Amino acid sequence: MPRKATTRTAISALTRARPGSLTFERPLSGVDLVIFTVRDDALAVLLTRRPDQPGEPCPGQWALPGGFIDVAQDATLEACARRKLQEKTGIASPYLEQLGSWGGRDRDPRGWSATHVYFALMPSDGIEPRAGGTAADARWHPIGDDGIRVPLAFDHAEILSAAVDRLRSKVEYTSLPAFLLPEEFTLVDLQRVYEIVLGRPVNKSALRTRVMAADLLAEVPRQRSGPTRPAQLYRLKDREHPVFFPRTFSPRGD
Amino acid sequence: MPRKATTRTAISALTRARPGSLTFERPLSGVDLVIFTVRDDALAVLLTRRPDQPGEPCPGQWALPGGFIDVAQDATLEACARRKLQEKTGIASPYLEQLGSWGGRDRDPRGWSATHVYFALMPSDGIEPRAGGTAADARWHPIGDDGIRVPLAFDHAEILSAAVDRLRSKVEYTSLPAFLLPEEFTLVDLQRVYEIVLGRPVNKSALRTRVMAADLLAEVPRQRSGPTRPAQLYRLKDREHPVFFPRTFSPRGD
DNA sequence: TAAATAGTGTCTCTAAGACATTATTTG
DNA sequence: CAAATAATGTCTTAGAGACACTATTTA
Repeated sequence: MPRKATTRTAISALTRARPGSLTFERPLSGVDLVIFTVRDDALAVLLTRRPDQPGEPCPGQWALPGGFIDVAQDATLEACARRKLQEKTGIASPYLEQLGSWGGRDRDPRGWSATHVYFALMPSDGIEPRAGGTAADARWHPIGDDGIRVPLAFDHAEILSAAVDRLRSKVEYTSLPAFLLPEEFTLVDLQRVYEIVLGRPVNKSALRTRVMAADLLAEVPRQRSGPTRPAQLYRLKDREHPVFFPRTFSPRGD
Repeated sequence: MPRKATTRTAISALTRARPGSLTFERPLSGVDLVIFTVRDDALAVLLTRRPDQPGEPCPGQWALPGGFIDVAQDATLEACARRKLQEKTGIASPYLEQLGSWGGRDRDPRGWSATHVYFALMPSDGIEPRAGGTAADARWHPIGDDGIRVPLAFDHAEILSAAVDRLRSKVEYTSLPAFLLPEEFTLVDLQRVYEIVLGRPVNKSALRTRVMAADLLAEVPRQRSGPTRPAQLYRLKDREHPVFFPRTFSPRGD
């Protein structure tokens, strides 16, 4: 981005004596995270509660975990995102991708602010959300058909909605849901996550065929036993990069 | 994003007396644009030349058009992008979407900086790039198979590369290339843009079938005459939103 | 009527959708 | 062996790929 602004209002010109001085007002810059998992047969997102202290905006409201960029500590945006992820979940390297950025004059009462949003997918087993820092509380919130139940701080409802849209649309033609499962899982588990995220049934043989054709999984020499026929366990060959399938499910949108 | 940073180094803590004071150092924030068109049978991108003045980084190098956010003038990130677009091209409302953001300590010698990148698609007919502001020059640069010929300022080569990747991958299953054409065009024109962007031939009947099935175009009551059989002219029914096709071209990646 | 480009038709192939059938475990 | 779930197979369908064929213009 770097370059000087080409047009200036009277006000901002006042704070900027000569080119290159960089004395004009800078927006607040932060990073927020949309961390998804699957719990109790539902897609869930990690939210933290805003502190109740005076001067803090949206006190007590639920919000996406995140915070301001620390220019001394964070080398890049992604490093900042990974640091916050580690602080909130203890997980070092889940699937992480950038979602986009939101910025404007009115989204935060403290001033013009912009946030760089990342979204992460992780298994829920054994992960206890940590509040930490100023956050009073951190908790998984299930996402129903109409989104989240509680009101969210700032413009986080819009951001979460965009994240869910992105996840749902990518799930149609990628292996992303596998990152929501624990390391070892069965094909039935995988089908179930697809159905949970998409909110509709998916075809069993179509899923198995595409997954096998993509050479996505490695068998582990073990099966999951239950009160009935045991199921073969698999693990992902690559836990960092999703696979892209050649077609979407249901091209005609049923 | 808004929230206070939860962990702090000794240095940044010094500049931050109490919670809510917001006195810590803020990164530079800007918006950059990747503006694509098709000219002379090639995909092209609009670049501006960095100023040669002392104190300006990357003097004389080609860069993506953009600049710092002006908190007095720009209400949102997208408004900032549209303002810069208007300044550089005179076009008010081309197809515009957010690409992502890049930020880090070392990408700009003037300090920790982040940029929000948008990409735009527009026809090239009648559009003369305008330098304006501090930019010494603005010009369309063709993108060959190996990208751009000239070296780019900052990390703009990486950003441009990401933009081309995004464009190419979306072109496989959307009507995006239509936004690179003038208001009226023939199906042969449309096929040609697809081939230019993808860098490979596309199937004629497959393209026509999917385009017609998507109900994307409206006939205009006119044909383009040449030294041979004239071709029917069409225009987009919707010049803002692309259409998503149910499959990609070449699922098997030829 | 020849050349050239616009536009349509046919046949094949891939992978999804629907759903039936077979396989393997426990009680 | 009955019940239950896992896994596979069969048939249909949508839409892309290849490529031939027809249509319409000008010179």
